[in-house]
Amino acid sequence: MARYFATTPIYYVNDVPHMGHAYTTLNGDALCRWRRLHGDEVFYLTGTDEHGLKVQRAAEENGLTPQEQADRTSRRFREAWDLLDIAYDDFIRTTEARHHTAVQTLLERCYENGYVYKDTYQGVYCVSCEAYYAEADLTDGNCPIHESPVEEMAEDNYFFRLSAFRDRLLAWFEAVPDNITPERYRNEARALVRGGLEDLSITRTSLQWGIPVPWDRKHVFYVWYDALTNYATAAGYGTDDERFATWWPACRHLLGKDIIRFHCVYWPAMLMAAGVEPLPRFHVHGWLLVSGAKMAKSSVVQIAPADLAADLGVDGLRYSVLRDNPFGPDSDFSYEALVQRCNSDLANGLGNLLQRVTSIVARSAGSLGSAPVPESPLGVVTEQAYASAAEAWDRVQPSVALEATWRIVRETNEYLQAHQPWKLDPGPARDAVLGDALEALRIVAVLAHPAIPRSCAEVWRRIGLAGDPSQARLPGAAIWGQYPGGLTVTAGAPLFPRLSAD
RNA sequence: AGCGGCGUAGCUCAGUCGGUAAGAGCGCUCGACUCAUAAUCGAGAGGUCGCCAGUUCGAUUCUGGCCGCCGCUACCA
Repeated sequence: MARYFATTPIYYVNDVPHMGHAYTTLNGDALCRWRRLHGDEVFYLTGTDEHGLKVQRAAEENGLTPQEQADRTSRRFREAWDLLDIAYDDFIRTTEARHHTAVQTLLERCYENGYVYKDTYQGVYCVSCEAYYAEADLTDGNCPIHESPVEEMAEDNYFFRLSAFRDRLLAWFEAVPDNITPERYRNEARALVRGGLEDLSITRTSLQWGIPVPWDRKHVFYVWYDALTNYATAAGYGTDDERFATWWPACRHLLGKDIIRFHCVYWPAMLMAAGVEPLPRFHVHGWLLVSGAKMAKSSVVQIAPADLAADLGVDGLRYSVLRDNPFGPDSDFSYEALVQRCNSDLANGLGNLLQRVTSIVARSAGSLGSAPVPESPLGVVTEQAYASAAEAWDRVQPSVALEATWRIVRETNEYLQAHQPWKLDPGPARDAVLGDALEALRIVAVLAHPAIPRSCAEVWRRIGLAGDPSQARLPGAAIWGQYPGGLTVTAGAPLFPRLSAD
């Protein structure tokens, strides 16, 4: 039994869900659904990062405890993912007891292995912010937020001996050619390692809202070294060794390019320091750009997934986001493009195909579907489409996989046009054409399920099949000729409405 | 500045480990059809694959240079 353990970054509860978060989460969901279709045992993990100064401060402003503040925002992420039909298997929160145990265990292991030591951290500090700044972040030597003078401060911190891992990290790049994909980001990460690594301060005494350092309770772990560990926590690190041993080797992280350093350099080094093997794999994506600006909380262009789902439908949003934004490079993101994609591929393409086929069967075949013919040319089309799609999903390229899948939709429309079953008299010739179209729809319903699960279930139902395409098992389910015929086909309302770009 | 990436039809992007591959979808024009959500099908227009040079029998694909855009350069969600 193959295993597939995929993660999104855990999202910081200082923020509310926007399309940038949804992009990563949707891609992960689709990839996991694709693996489930192949019978893999899948563990899809997402969650929220809840410690740190910003949460503590937001809580104070709202008159809440930090936990209440975290609860409030964490819930919004869970609601967003539920709304988008994200089939996560676990939703981890860093404030959970299991996570405290894992962080303390992992870092203590690093400490015992000699990779954590105490030293003095020196830096410029803004009293109002209660935070250190890098010199480069200052504006005219002042705090970038308060524009007030900063002071030179020093405090005792624990440091992680990152510098000890340069060679071992490079050896990892050497040994695992696809440890990070796409290659452009792999190069970037390797350049970071080659450029030299300095030790990292990983604890704070100036902060209360965090996980205590087990051997020195005055300190809490600084957010990154808390947050990254979530992946191990959820796999059972520190609480369930057997479970951890089962899932960890199957681990792969999805992340945006802005956090490559932490994920692809610091985190592997921490794992090595703690003696955790093997290292996970990483799939890095770029940003969604709106008029050239990164979509993130600092931008005015952040868009709420719920608003788009209300306009496009959940599947309309899922499909157009996955189809139009290749996983890897930055990509343009616009409302007009989403609408366009929904109309051309969903309404005019799949939806209309389903509509014309079911309506012909309903009107002239007594609503009884017929079986496909074994030697149909569409069988060749579906076979090739599955092969292309599978290869693309394996490469973490949902946009390419969906394009390949939609070749079936286009070819089936052409096939109907060529044979014009609406003009044929009842009989084997007409039944063969309609059966072929129904069979093509069956296969599309399976292959497109990772992107548009709800709609594929409806296609399934309308062509008379029992159950749900999620229960199909690939690659067998993609083999031509399985639509049985004799089922009752339902011609209902259009599956996807045509949208106008307003 | 150093390192890295990108530059292919109007738009969004595939692709070429160098040779009958210059491609897809959308958009556009014309035509067909009317089962279907003014959907569908066919045909067509449109690109010196950023620029220059080199290697080669042959480069969009390799090498060097240049131009343009972007990212990273450290404890910053």
